[in-house]
Amino acid sequence: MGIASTDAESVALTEKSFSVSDYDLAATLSSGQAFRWSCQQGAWSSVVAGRWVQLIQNGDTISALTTARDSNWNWLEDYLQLNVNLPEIIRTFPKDAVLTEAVKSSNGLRLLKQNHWECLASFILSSTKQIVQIQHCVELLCQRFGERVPTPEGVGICHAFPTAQRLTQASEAELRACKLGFRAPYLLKSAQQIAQGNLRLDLLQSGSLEEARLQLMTLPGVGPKIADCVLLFAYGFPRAFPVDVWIYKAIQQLYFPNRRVSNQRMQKFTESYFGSNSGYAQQYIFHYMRTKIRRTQQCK
DNA sequence: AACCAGGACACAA
DNA sequence: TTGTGTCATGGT
Repeated sequence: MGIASTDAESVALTEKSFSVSDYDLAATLSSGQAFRWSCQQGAWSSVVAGRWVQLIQNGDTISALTTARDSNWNWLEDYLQLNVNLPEIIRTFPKDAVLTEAVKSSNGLRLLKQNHWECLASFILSSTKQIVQIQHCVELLCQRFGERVPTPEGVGICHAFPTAQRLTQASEAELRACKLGFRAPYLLKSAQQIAQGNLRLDLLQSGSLEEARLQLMTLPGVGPKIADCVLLFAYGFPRAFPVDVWIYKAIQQLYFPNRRVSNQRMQKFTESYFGSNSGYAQQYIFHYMRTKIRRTQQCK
């Protein structure tokens, strides 16, 4: 209840421009892989690696502004995967009409490399929710349990994503108050597993995709789909292939028209057909289906 | 106003 | 191994 606001101290800002190619920042940040980006007048802002950051794309330039003072931008380059050669990846896609159209409609769509825990927790609370709702829930979690992070003057209060440790101190009721519903106990128990060190998220990176997948699925509330999301969006396993209702319908109608496809057959198809970067292909199809129906609410 | 959403789980057949 | 009901919440 402090009345005296001690924010008088001005926040140091640093900025840097990155030259990019084949990068569609808007498509990437709004494609349902990360849930904390908001856009105002072409400027995207969020909290990455515990720092407030704002991004603006102008053609082949992405300019970044952050509250951190240091000159090391590895955290952002890694997050945005600026070193990834996208055309090389797209070259590995099967050259069918569907993917050709999907790539054409959102060329420059990328995969991010997010924080393991934030991505895992976000997708645990994502099941049978629309993306706007997931964004809302994540924001509530951050506001109530996340550490405050410095922001420039004129920017509202911002919080980091809460650690697993911090969430273990929350009650199920408090999590339900963040609109998590039946997912609340899943998130709470998973946070406990992580906080207690029963599952070390940092160790999954070096193992195989299959091994990491099995490990993640030992967590309550984490099935094959959510595990694959985390493996693709946080660990960067390029073959992880999350199948949600959109992807299932899309593949059914695009690749198996007028034919009922069993789960098993679907899995074999997605594992073999799309190649060594199937996860990227998946994201293109997902984004294509979503933007085809709902005209992208482009922020401009 | 119904229908459905970046699902997982326990349980049935 | 595949099918069904259940769990909350609120957008469209």
